[in-house]
Amino acid sequence: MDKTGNDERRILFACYTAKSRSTENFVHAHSICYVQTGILEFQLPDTKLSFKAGESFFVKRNSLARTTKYPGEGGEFRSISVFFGQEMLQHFGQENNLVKSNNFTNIPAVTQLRSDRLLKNYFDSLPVYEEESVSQSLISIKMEEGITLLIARHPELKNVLLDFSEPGKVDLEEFMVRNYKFNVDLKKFAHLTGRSLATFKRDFEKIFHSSPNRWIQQKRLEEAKFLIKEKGMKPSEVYLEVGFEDLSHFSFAFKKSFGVAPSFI
DNA sequence: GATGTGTCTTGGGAGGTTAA
DNA sequence: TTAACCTCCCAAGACACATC
Repeated sequence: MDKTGNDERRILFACYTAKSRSTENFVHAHSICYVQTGILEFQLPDTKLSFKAGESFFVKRNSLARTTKYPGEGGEFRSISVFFGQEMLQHFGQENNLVKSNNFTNIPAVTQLRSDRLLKNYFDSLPVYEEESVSQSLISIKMEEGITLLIARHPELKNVLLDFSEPGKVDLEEFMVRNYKFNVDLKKFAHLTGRSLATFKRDFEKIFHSSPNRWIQQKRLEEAKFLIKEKGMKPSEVYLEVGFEDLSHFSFAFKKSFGVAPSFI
């Protein structure tokens, strides 16, 4: 999948031997994922979800989610993800005469899929596509099989898969307060709030009387200070939690803001 | 004309990397 | 944890265009 989300016909096989946290928090395309071994934890704006070996789930595009992978008893975390790009879904919808129904239900960012022999067999059949060199057309057929299964077993997801609209204009203040911890760039924040980058910055200045980056960093540092001081957490545990990617830079920014290093408060 | 929005340019600084 | 260095993203401003 490319990061623009233009054409993401892709099956991804992941393998980690140590605890690993995602650096990218923006979901570009709808996907289904099956956990083979270990545990996958999702940090969403309002909740945490975790999936263990043998469980599968659907992730909605244009969502904000931070994932952490924990190796299982064998020392490995393994998963298979299938990403459905917009172009592919449009083509699939046209080919199969699929139309959105009127009774639209709100679908969360992550939906657990019911345990199902067909779905399990589907995921079990995918590794051979990694091991063998197969043509793109064969992979496309396999991915269409995945969509067909998904809609058959979870018809409530059909409307989401066939919804090709982009996010509408939302309450910027409420959105930012809920999501500032997610590590995504300003363009994506602008997109998710239904604005161009220029309008996003202007609206932001009107509401928060600060530039987006300055405000986001200050919020993250205040949260970090709270977690260290009130919850007794260590700086090395906190910096990723609040959206920083690098401990040394977190330490530098913290000291610059509060006058003391994070380990001395 | 007023207002809102998009695009482009440029300099500064935030953030990542590395070493100590 | 700090410091030095480097890269590249963002803020800010100017201008163009669309809509009312």
